[in-house]
Amino acid sequence: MTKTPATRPTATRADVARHAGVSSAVVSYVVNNGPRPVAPATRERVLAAIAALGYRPNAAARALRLGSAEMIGLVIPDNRNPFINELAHAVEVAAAARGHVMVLANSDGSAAIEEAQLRNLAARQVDGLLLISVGATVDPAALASLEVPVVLLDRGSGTEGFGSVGTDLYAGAVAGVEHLLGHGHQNIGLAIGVASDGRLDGRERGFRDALAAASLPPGPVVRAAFTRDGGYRAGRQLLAGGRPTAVFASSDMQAVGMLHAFHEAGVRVPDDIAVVSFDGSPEAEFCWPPLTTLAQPVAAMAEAAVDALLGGPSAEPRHHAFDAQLVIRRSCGCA
Amino acid sequence: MTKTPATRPTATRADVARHAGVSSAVVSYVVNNGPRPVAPATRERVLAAIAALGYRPNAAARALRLGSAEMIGLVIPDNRNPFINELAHAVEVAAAARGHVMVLANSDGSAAIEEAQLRNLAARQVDGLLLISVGATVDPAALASLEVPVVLLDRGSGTEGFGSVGTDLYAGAVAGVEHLLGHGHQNIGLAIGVASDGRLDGRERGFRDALAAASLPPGPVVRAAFTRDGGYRAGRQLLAGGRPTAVFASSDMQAVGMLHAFHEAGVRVPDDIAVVSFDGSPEAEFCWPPLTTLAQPVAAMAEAAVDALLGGPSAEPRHHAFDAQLVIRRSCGCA
DNA sequence: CTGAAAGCGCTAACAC
DNA sequence: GTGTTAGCGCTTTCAG
Repeated sequence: MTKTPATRPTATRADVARHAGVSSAVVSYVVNNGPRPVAPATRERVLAAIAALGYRPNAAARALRLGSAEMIGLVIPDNRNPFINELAHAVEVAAAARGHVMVLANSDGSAAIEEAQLRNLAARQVDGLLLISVGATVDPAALASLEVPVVLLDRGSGTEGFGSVGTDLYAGAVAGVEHLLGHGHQNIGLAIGVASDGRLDGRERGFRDALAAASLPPGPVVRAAFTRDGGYRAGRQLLAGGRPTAVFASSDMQAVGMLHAFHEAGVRVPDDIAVVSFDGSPEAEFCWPPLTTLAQPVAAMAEAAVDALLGGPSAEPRHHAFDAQLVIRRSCGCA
Repeated sequence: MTKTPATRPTATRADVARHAGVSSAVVSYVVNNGPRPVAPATRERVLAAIAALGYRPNAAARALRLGSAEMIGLVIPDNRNPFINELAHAVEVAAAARGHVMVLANSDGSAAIEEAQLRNLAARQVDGLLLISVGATVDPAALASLEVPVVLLDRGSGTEGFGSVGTDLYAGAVAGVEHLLGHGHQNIGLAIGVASDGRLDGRERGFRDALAAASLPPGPVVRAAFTRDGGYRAGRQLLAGGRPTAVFASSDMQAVGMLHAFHEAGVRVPDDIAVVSFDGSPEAEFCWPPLTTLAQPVAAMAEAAVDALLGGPSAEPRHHAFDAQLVIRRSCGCA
């Protein structure tokens, strides 16, 4: 239980005031640099008292009084997903640049936990909540009931009444498939997540449309979890049936798993099967072969999200779509 | 700014009391299931009022009153390091199992940010703080001044006055090097971090001792950052000079970077160079070849840490060392 | 420029 | 079983 040695019961604002021979209001003015001016000499006395007593303001009291914790929260669905973490990191940087502290809460893939985390943070008076939701759909009413600004991240499309940010999945997929087409492939497969709501994922639509535009039928489509293991299974499935000459993987994690399956089977990438992936996470750069991938503009998205939340230039409750950028590496056959 | 539609100014406990025709104390008893009993009929009325008004307790007020936010904090040095995230995830699971919410704060490699995050969380009345520190050393006085229980994670050794947990790096390194020795290697290199304090990292000591015990001189030792890129540089350096027949990498991330360098140079693993690594992160399983690694017992460590923090069976301010387990995969030459 | 004092929403004695 | 009430530590209006 690691207790501090001989703790005097934590100095409060009143102690400081007494010690400095001023009123508690003045201490407040000094601590917050306002809202009222304080005479230099008085300020010095207060500062000295603060140091002497080791006084540290109670943030909970301040949050209660102000109705604001001066902090934003980010709820993520998986703290072990590299892409999500890239995004979380970017959000933190963007929030810091705007003078806001950010705390992270993980919903660990559970809609129930997500809800609980959101409620918990909202009850603590955070100034805003950023959400990368577990599911493809969110309940606008539940979000509204938090009575705190909420902005959705990593979304394929908008949600009525909320600001949201995401990459244009459709356009990205089209670009990826077209690149594979450019390499002369005719039989291109797809690894994609399992459809959680009715609508087709933008990446799947893009895949199909790009192929149709080239008058080609879609190759084998495999549905698997957006995890390394999901990709591994997808890879094995692709080898067992269909065996396309190229695959478009809808996430780097899946692609990494697929590479593993291909290596294991002695199938060479890109010679036997070319791969183009989606996300642009660091793993895509360091796996072998390095993945040609559609990199999501993480920093820009994070900034837009924080702006939308904090009332910056993109504060209207609309969807902000960003373009993925094709990063060419070896897995597509270019190098 | 995504506002909620027509927000009545957030119902408070008094509103609920009025609506239900009871006192505010009773509302409190209902909300908290105690500490006093409430008649079933009354409870129903209160519950109905809560639902009708959409009342949600103000956690900041509760934290102020109780002096406890009923929450623990975990401060990590890098939210993009897979191993750290494994650990963070395990801590979250362990905390949840003990009925505690956990929030995550990232210090992003900066001691100053680490300090700020700790202070911020402490001021919010968290019940305890778990810290994976940026540096090899921590300032016990600064930690004590937080006046909140603190337990250190991912430590090679103990810190006077604090509970801490970590893997026995020395023993792990010895086991790893001995395994390589068992494969007949005579020229074994080491990739390790840059020494941030005076003392040698346990892994380096283990490496040297294991070799000495076999009457072998240490192979080339390369110091690099504990990142994929650090490992990549280390790998290139190893190829340029020395070129051992095996390498012990002190983290999976470094190993992944090394593999990249080896692939690039057409050097085969394990045939040309065998690799054994440390950590046991998921990437070690999915890279190619899969890494033989000393897996840290993440779940057990997380549980010990949370217990130490919350006053469970391992609550004394001492160091808890765990043994890494050798997980055999292909990179060492076994498969 | 400084002080007194009223609450923010909640909990838990203490009364009845 | 329920009501009254005194704060938790802070900010800020209102008086000087």
